[in-house]
Amino acid sequence: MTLSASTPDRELPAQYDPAAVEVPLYQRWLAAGYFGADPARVLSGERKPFSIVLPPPNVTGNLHVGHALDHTLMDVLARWHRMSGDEVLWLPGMDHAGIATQNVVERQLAVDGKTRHDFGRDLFVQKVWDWKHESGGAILGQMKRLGDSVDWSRERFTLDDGLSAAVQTIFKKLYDDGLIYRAERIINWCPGCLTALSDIEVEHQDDLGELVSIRYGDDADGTGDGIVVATTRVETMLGDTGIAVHPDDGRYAHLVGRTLTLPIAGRQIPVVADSHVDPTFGTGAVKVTPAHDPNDFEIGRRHGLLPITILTEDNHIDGTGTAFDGLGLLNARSAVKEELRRQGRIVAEKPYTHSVGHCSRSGDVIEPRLSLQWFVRVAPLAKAAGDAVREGRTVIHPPELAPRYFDWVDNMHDWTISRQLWWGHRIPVWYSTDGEIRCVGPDEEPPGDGWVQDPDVLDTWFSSGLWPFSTMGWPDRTDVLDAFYPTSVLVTGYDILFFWVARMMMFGTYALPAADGGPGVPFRTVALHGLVRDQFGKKMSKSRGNVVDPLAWIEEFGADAVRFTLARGANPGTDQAIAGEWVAGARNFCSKLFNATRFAMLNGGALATGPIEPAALTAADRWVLDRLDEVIGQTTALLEDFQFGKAAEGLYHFAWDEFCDWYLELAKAQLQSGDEEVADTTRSVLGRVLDSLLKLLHPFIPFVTETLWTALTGGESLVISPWATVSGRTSDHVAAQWVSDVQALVTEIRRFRSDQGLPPGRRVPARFSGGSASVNAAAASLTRLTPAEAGFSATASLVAASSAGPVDVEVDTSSAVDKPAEIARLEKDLAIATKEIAAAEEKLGNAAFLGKAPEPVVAKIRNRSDRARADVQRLTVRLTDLRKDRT
RNA sequence: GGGCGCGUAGCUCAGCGGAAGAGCUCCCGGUUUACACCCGGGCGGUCGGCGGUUCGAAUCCGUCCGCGCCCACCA
Repeated sequence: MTLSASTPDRELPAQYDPAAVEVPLYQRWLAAGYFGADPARVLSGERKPFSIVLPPPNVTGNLHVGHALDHTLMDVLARWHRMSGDEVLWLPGMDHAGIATQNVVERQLAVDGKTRHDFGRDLFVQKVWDWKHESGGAILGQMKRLGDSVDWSRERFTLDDGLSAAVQTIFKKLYDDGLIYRAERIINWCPGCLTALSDIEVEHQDDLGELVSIRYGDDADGTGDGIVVATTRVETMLGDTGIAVHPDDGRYAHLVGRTLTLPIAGRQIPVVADSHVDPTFGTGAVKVTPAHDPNDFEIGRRHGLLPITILTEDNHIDGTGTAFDGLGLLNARSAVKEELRRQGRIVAEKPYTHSVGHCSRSGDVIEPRLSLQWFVRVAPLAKAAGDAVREGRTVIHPPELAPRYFDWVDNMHDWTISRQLWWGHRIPVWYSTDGEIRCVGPDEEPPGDGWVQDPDVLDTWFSSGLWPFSTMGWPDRTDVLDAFYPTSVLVTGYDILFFWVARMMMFGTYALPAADGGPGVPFRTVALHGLVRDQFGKKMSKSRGNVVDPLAWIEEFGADAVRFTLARGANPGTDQAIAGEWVAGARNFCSKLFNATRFAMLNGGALATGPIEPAALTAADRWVLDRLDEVIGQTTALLEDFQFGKAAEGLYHFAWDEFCDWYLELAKAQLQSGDEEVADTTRSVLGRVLDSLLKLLHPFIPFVTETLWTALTGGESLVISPWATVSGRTSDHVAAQWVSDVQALVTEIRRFRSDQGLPPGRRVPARFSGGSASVNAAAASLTRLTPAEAGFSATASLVAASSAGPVDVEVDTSSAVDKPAEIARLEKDLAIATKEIAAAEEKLGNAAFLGKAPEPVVAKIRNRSDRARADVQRLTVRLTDLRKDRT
């Protein structure tokens, strides 16, 4: 028979095949509408809300292992809360991912030798939309494969009409409040993407460069030996408009206020005193290039040194009036250096490793560039975002990561939000021919003739920052917003704390007042998990070649196995490693559950999921029910604390080490005891434990648990079943002690059997004396000891301690493997191998022999010696085992 | 230069004041009627070093060594 997802079966096949079950099962859940959220049930007070917005993956993206972790943890929470009776909204969607997506389409155009300019703005944007509809959003199908219980009816895209209106609304509000401004500043310019970038889109890495010391000025301008400055960017000297030294630096005091001749360019530049200069670094004098360095820009502003831009947007020297105009940046660097060398102005040059900004998208070296851009004045927004956490309106979990958040929001620079791209939300600002500026809200008509809209679009993170409420209909007041905002929790990696979380906190507190009139927050808790690394704990990267594909594992081991592996390794804020073997281990766990349930059903457990008659409970029954209660309480508490790893680990051990390894084995005896009341009760206990266990595990491994639970109970679905509840029994210490005694005795006997060379499967006659009769009987059953008839032919005995006094077990060892003979044989082999090695050593140590014997003969002897060594090693290990077993 | 964290079995990690643990690996045995995606047994650790607090420290404090991550306008 086969497992069908559409109609739950009450029988199970011989083996679990996740691939055959998972896809149709997900379709069944969708068809049943289990994942839909209804705000009415919250607003009526019928249910408590639980809401999560999915961090929107890029429309260009595929499900990588980091997503798989992120989504698994969110799904655990969503499914758990749904079962706990909350109205759950898990809202999915995607990010338009400005630069990333535009780049994808531009690369396609480049294949035909075209650029976006060949098509013009409107046509190009249409092409991006076409791409999005055809190839974008592959990740959505992959989310379904993973089992995400999101409300697909509420899927959003950051460029949807509604979200675009939200973007325009908040832009206008910020503009009117003076929190958005346009200014000419030094910004991060990517010469590859030809756009401005915000600080977070720049990645710093240590690059090897060259620190070149140059002498400015000389006798000719009356400054004697002049001043030596050091730079890693020689070419920027063409844009120098000053030299700065520290005000207290006596070495240069006589030069401050004078001017020097700038080599090559020939213009006079002043020496200024500025406390920014570190007198201990290099020569203590720094060249000032206001248009190409943020520090220098500030120094220049303080001292009236005007910026001179010497680079085009694509990094060519321009407008310097020198022979270098037209050269690319790196060519210019060496050419300028050569010219300085020719003039004898190079004082020193040495290799120098320093931190250099790179474009996080293209990898190009970022050029600080003076440019007219739009900015968000972040100070008041960041203050509110910080206060929300300081005041506990939003809790960061684990708390150790809060300092990072504060460090960020307390020191944030103004945010460059304009991008010289076409794919994104266009800046809603129009300019008139005579220089007027007008910011237009979503409900307003754009101005007519004589006005042109700003050509730039907004940073992708501008719209992502609105995600928690723009997706719920803001700026309109909607039922969804009323019911589900603020969201309950944001689950994400700590690596995105600044990129995204801080932005949402800023916009959320700014745009939406809380119920008490104070600043609203987008989420009550931020639960941060770590990064997924490879099996050696190394960061995954394409260059390292250790990136794993969760989809391949899903196909091989099933989505449940991948989910369980990730959840089990998830400790708050801590990175985790993952390997295929571990996913296989999780698959084995699913299989174990499957077989345990199958066993219960084959024994009638499926018919016995009703109430239990307490009178007939054995000690084993009472013990497992008590343990179940403990596990239910513990799992619930751990989930409340976002301790996914420990919750999964606890369930794994209860299910495998306690329920399967001990209770199931004890239950076999109870089922075969011939006492029908005991057997019936055992069936009930099996049903009861599995019912609860499958519920507890369902958030982690939804597919296999659903398959098993519907088969076991005939219920409709675990997705909508109530969460496991404790029985309310008082725990039974006597039962716990009984089981503990059985476990201790069984373990002793098993070790004894193994030591004696008694094959585990064989029934062996034995006599017990002392201890508890019921413990002894159970232990005998689990260790295949049968009551001895007449006298033994050969015996050995052990004495085990138990709470009922010492137990003496006498065992018939006539069926034991004959170890002394085996040992004797191995010892002989070992002696031969040892001799062989000695003989080989002697020959190889003989210089005369080595000098005369042909190489093949020597190689043969070496080979034989190596083999003998391997033999010795193998035999020694085996002998050690055998000798040890005898004692 | 700031901030956070980590060094526990071969590997990846839990444990964070009261008798050293898990998964994977390794070794031995096993056709045990739920399961070989399994069962049973076993090897393996001066819990980074050194001091201190404590009746007791992997667990707290100090210090040193090694490693990682994040932030930062060190030319």
